[in-house]
This record gives sequence, structure tokens and C-alpha cells, in this order.
Amino acid sequence: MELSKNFEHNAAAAKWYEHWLNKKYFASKPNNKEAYTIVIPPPNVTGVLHMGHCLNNTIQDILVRRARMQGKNACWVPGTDHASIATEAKVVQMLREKGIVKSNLSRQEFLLHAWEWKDKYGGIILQQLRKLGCSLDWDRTSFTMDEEYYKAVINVFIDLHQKGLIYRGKRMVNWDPVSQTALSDEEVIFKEVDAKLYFVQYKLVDGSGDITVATTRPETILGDVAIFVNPTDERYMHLIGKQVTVPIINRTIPIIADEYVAVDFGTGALKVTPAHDKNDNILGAKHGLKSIDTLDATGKFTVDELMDDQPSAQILGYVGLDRFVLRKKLAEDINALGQLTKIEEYKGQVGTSERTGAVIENRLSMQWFLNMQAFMERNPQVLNNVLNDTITFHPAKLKNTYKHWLENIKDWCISRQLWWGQRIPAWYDAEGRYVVAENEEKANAIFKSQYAVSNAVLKQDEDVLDTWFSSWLWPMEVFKGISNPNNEEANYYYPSTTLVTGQDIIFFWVARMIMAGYEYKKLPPFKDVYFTGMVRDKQGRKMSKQLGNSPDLLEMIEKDGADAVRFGIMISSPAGNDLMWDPGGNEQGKFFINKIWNALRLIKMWEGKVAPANTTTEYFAVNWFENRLTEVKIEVEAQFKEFRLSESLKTIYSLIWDDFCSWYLEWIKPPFINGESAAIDKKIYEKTIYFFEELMQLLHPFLPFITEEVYHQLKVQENDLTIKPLSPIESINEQLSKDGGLLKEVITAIRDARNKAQLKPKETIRLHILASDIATYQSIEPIISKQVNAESITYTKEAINNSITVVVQKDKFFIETTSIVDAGVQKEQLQKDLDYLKGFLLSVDKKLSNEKFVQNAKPDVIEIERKKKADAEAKIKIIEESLRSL
RNA sequence: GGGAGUUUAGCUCAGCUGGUUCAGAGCAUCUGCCUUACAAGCAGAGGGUCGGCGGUUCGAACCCGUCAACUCCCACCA
Repeated sequence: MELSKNFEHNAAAAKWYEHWLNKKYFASKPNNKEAYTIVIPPPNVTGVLHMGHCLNNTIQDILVRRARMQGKNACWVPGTDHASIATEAKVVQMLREKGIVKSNLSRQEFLLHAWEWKDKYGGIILQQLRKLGCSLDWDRTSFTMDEEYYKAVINVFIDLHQKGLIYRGKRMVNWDPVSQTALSDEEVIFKEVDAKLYFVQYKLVDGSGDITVATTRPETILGDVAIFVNPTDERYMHLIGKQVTVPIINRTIPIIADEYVAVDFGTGALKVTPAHDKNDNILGAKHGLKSIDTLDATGKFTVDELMDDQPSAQILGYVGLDRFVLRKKLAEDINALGQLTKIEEYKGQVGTSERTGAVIENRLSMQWFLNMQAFMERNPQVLNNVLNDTITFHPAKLKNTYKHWLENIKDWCISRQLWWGQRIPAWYDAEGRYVVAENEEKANAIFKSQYAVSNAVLKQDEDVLDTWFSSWLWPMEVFKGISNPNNEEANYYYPSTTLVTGQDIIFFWVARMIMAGYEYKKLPPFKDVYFTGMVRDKQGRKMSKQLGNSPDLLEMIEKDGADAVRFGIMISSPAGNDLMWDPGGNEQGKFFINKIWNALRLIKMWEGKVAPANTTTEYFAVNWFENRLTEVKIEVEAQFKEFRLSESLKTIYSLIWDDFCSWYLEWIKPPFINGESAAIDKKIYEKTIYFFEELMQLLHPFLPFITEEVYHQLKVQENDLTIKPLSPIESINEQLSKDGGLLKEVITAIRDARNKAQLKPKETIRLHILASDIATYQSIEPIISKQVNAESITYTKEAINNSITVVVQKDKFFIETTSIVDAGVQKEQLQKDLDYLKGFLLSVDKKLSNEKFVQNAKPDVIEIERKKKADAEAKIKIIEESLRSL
């Protein structure tokens, strides 16, 4: 069958992916082989594939495919995350577009819509992973809200509650007024913003003066309960204990001393609003002050807690104003009173919601927490086993980050005021007494016995759990390790082998999986963690929808092929660092694939023209390449052990393009006789097919489609490349590498000389070799003559007149041509070489005549220097001779 | 404010235990080639005081100190 001129990537990808699936190559069951397990970092169920996923999953696929070829039982588990906030926000948005308001729906109605949405869009991202060629075990597809998974999460909550690690309390939390839920500290992103510092004057009640405070948030003034000054601050000492009046609301509040106040910031006087600031809250509690909340859950002004102050008509007019509108309004109104003395520009940090981007409000509310300090005391391995590399981080520098976080860990707020997620299994009676139980029936029973109440009406908590409270179980629960502990699969696949994920979720997810792993299995969830950096554009900017610099991955796959896209992302991917993604990488990948395809076409041309093996032929090229292949196999093996995948790809790329195509294939290519290719030696042909297969196998984890296709084009195969075990690695023949190196050097040098003498490529030369070891050259003579277009090669003992001289190592080559030789040009070249060598010799001599060097340096280093000296001297002699004879 | 990291060719980056795999790769650039696998190609070439300064050493891109620039993480001085 005639080969197509180009590799048809879309057809091949569709064909092979389907074939692999049909053959169930990606399906894994426990057996007596070593397991190689990766659990996918579950993408958001309604998400679409972006460049970060592309990097992440390409790496995982490379590792899994290589492990499969190493004969391991490779299992890569796919799945998705319910992504509570993100998904709920999307569903709310979708409903709004349909004219439905969430607050008009019951919980059940909303969840119905949410599930409908999930069923409609939930599979998209998994389909996209197939397009990328990912060899996931699709039968194991998991979802963090699957029935059993859901139960596992609930049971973990109940268990930790029973252990006393989960508690409920009214605390200051990070509040997202847009999604109207509490967030964990990790979900708050601090951003620098240009703010204003307002200087507001508070009048003393006794009329004896005033005190000015600086604030970035005038809207909180209505909730002020005190002014604090530093007890050592001479400016304010005399005011301590006096009363002032809060502007607008006219509440009387005290001036209190506390060392917390920084004397040198603002005016040195701090207004305190315990309901709206973490530090104010701590100060308020310390001094027994009440807390007056002036904002509702959506961040709008409310007078609910202001009733003691009998709000004026002016204040009632503020009701329902957004906090930012209120800020301006209050500044204006205070200014109208003449009590806004100054406004300064100010750069401040403001917390924003990771998901909605909304500015976070600190808000006092009742939430569920996980006591991290107690948890860590139970599980010291969480920290220790990362520090001692039981769990190995790549790159290792992230151990520091991890350690620092764990050592300063705060309690984890795990409740979210949302509906999409695992509903908190706590049940309350009308008085607010509660029990924690799996379901209503059990809750009733427990309640009855605990509180001795016979007929309480219990209501379940309205909130759901933080998504990460479910995904921290992922490596265990995808094998039902929580819902069905110690089952065969969990015992076989857990701990997983490698986790590949982004550095940005080291706290959210990686740390917490390690915690859950030790709490529930007494084992780490994985052995190695490969952290990828962020994918940025060429200018180093983050990829984002807003900037429009994030390419459409599926479009790219369609256009360039999954192999080219995988190549593009891997070639520019330093391990653990951010990568500057450049569309040029895809281009390079496409060219590479084209190169492979053309090499295949060349070999296919020989298929029908094989001559019986000629025992007299030197198989130098074959032996050399076989040896080269071995060298690279060793190199690649080492690179994989260190997760240096990008380098590994570069190594294989160069092996195929340079060593195989540019050198080897040219060396063995049969000559053309009368415009027709001569027959190829059978042994060489068969070896070449074998080499090509081996190359495809080495490359397969990186570019699965082209390699499988080429593998089958080479000859009729009994099996598929995807599952072909890697052959054992032979040992290296160093002499062969050296001889190959010499041959390449000779060819390049002569070609360079031809170029410089401006010989036309078609013009033949007569080559004379002056060498001490003629045998080496005799064995590679046909290769040399073909590569430098020599019509004859002869051996000589003396210089050839009117020729171009080339010196390689210790041997001389004389190029004789019919064209006129310009002695000046080559004289100049030889002189240049000579000057360089003399300078080189000088430095080596200097080193060797240095007594301290000879005394201190290792013997083999000295030996190398001596050899350098001898080589340089020999070569100088040869060049000088040549110059003389010119 | 605390911590970590980066700085090597025009660009993106390798360079592992200090010494011949030490100044490298890819892309870009320049020169010559439509040679019947491939112009998406072939054959060559040029290009760097290894961020600055100082130190240790026989010897430093690599170790130490210091300065500079950039990046990231952590921490809500209103």
C-alpha cells in the first residue's frame, strides 16, 4: 500500500485511540505485577481543558505509558471534582439567564438543576483528555459526589467529629459577599490595590477637643465601638479613658489604651469595629467590647444590630446600600460635617475570593472547623515524612513552603453556605442543640439518648462541606478505600506512585491528601509528587480568558495533532518551573513528526529491494547506531528517574533527527545507479527496521499516535507498541562511540573545507588520507566517500600538492579538486587553528608547571592535562608542516 | 514585614560531586544547496567577561560574602 505523503494525524489519532480502548490496554486490575498508580487531579466537573491541564495530563500520560512499557501494572484513574463554589456559581448564572432566581428555589429544586447541568457538561473535559491521547482507565472514572464517595465524605466528617477534631463555633471568617459563603484562608487571595486613607475626626464628649483616626474603610464607622491608642503615645496619653462621639451615628465610645496600636501608622489612633476586622475582633474581645455588624450577607448596609442606637432618618437612608457605595457616601457626609480632615492615597492589600474575585469581608458567623493543631499532633508523619523524603517532592525546594505552612497552620473552616456539595450531617432541634449522624433516623436516635428528649423535631444543617474536604480523600476513595476499607483494590493500588499537580494547590490539596492518608491509612497517598509550574505566554503573563492569551487547546489538537501539541508543551517545560509557552513548540513538533514520517517513507522505498546479506560488508554504521541507541536508553532511564522529562524528550529528538536520520540513514543509504536505488543489504535493512521500532518505543510515551502508526507501517506486527515491553539495556562499547565521533568529525571538517573553498555540492573530490592508523579509515571508507562526495580515497605518506589540507585529531586529509584551489583562504584557516592551539597549549603548560596543581589535583585530572598537552603539540606540528608545504 | 527562588548566546533554557561530555541545546540569524525520504528539508558558520564586586582554591558558571534586578510564597499595620 502506498504511504501518504504526510502523517494524517486526525485519522491516526482516532484510529489508534479507539483500538487501544477496544483492546482494553488502559484497563487495570490488581495482579501479581508491581502497580504504578496515578490518580488524576480531578478537574472541575463542568470545566474545559486549558493549557494547565494539557501540561499536567501530558506528563501523567508520559509517566503511565512508560511504566506500562516497563511491564508494570499501570493504572491511571480519571475523574472530576464537584467544585462546590465554581459549579454553584455557574448554575446560578445559568438560571439567572433563564430568569430564575436561586433564592426563589428550594434546595431540592436547585440541586435538580445542578445535576442536570452536571449531566450535560460533566463529561466534556474527560472527552477532551481522550483527544490528548491520555491512557486513562476509563472504567474507573470517579466523581467526588458519586453516591459512595458522598457517603465516604460524610463518614469522615462524623468520624473526625467523634474524635473531637471537628468543632462548631462562631468565629471571624472570610466572607464572600458574592457567593455568600464562608471561605477557608487558602481561598483568599490578597491583592494590592490603590486605596484611600480617610482621616476622620471624633469629637470628645466633654467638648475639650477631638482625636483623628485614619481608616481605609469609612463605612465601618457606623460599627465603631472604641478608639484605641498606644499607652506610650504621648500625644494621646491624656485622652485615655475619655469618651468620644462617633460621627453620623453619634454613639458614645471610649478611648482605650492597648500596645497593639502602632504609634507610627496613620495618626496613631485606631478606630475599632469588632464586627468587620479580625484584629479589631481580637481587640474587642480582649477589652469586653460588643460587636456591631452593619453589613448583611451580600455586603449591603443593614441596621439590624443598630437598634440600640435608634438610627436616624439619615442612617435609615443608607439601608441597602452596597458597602462600596456606602463608603463614598459616608466620606461625603462626614466631610459635610467638617470632620473629614484629609484623604491620602494609599496602597493596601485587600483579600479577594479565589473563585468570584469579590472583596472579602471579615464576618462573624457560625461555622464548622477542623482543629488542625490537634490533627497534626496525631499525625506527625504529615510533616516528617515529607522532610525525610518518604514522600519526595520534585522540586525539593517546595519542602520549605510545605513546612512553613504546616508549622503555622490555622484551623480549617470546612463549612460553606452553598447547596452543591456534601451536606453537613448535623441535626438541630428548635433550641439549637445538635447531634452529628449519618442520616435523620440515626440523628433522632442519638438525639433522644443524648438529650433525653422524646419527640424533638430535627432539622439538618443547611450548609455543605468545602470541596477540598472531599478531594482530600481522592487517592483512597477512588479505590473505595474509605467506604470499603482494606478491599483488594485499595490495598493493591494505595499508596499511589506519583502525583502530578500544580504548585498552586500544594496547601489546598497535596498537604490535605497527605493528612487524610496518614489519618485513615497510616500511609502516604503517593511516593513522588511532581509539581508543575504555571503555563504562561511568551511575555511571561499568566494565561487567562480575560487577556485572551490562552489558546484553544482542542482547536490546536485538531489543527496540529495531539502529538505536536504534546511535543510543544513538553519541549519547553522545565521541571517545576513556570513555562513560557510558545506556539512555535507545536510547529517544531509538527516538523519532527514530518521528519519521522519521511524517514519511514525512505525505508519503505527499500522494502522490495533487499539483497542477501553480504558478509564482507562492514557493518560499522549498524554497530555504531546500535551502540548509540544503548547510550541514549541509559540516559533516558536516568532522566525518567529524576522526572527530567523535557530533557528526555530533547535527548530522543536529537537521537532520531541527528543520529538516526542525519547520520545513520545517510551512511547506510544504498547508492543510486542509473537513477535507481541499489538493493539494500538484508542484514542492514532488518537492523534498520529494528532500530526504528526501538526509536518509536522510546518516543511513544511522549508522542503516542505517530509512534504507534509508524510501528505498524514498518512491518506486520503481532502486537501493539503501547503494550510492548522495553527490551533490556545492553552495555556500551566505548571504542565504537569514539570511532563514530571521529567519523563525524572527519566528515564535518571536509564538508566545511568544501564549503569554504566554494566547491559545488555536485563536484567530486579526490581524497587523500595521511593517518597513522589506516585500518580504522578503511573500514569506514565507503561512508566517507559518500558523505563528502569523493570519487576516490587513497592513503598517502606525504602531503599532496595543490590540495586543500584538513586536520582532524592527528590525521591529515588532502582534498584534490579540478577547480582552482585558493591557497590564501586555507592558509588563513590553518593559521587561525594554529593560533588557537598555541594559546591552548600555553594554558595547559602553565597549569602543568604549577607545582601546587601537580601536588593537589587528582591523578586522573593531571593525566588528562598531560594528554591535552601531547595532543595539542602533535596537532601543532601537523599544522605547521601543512603551512610549510603550502 | 518574613521566607524561598531566579539571573548563562538575540529569545527560552541545560550545565548533576569545583577540573575535557565545560562554556552547551533548541529557536532565531548568516552562507551555500530545489542532492529522487523530507525546502516542514540538507550541508556549514557566526554569536556569551556565565548579573556586578570581593573572597576561598593549584583551579570557580558551580563554594562563601556582598550589592543589584526580577519572580513566587507566606503575613490583612488601620
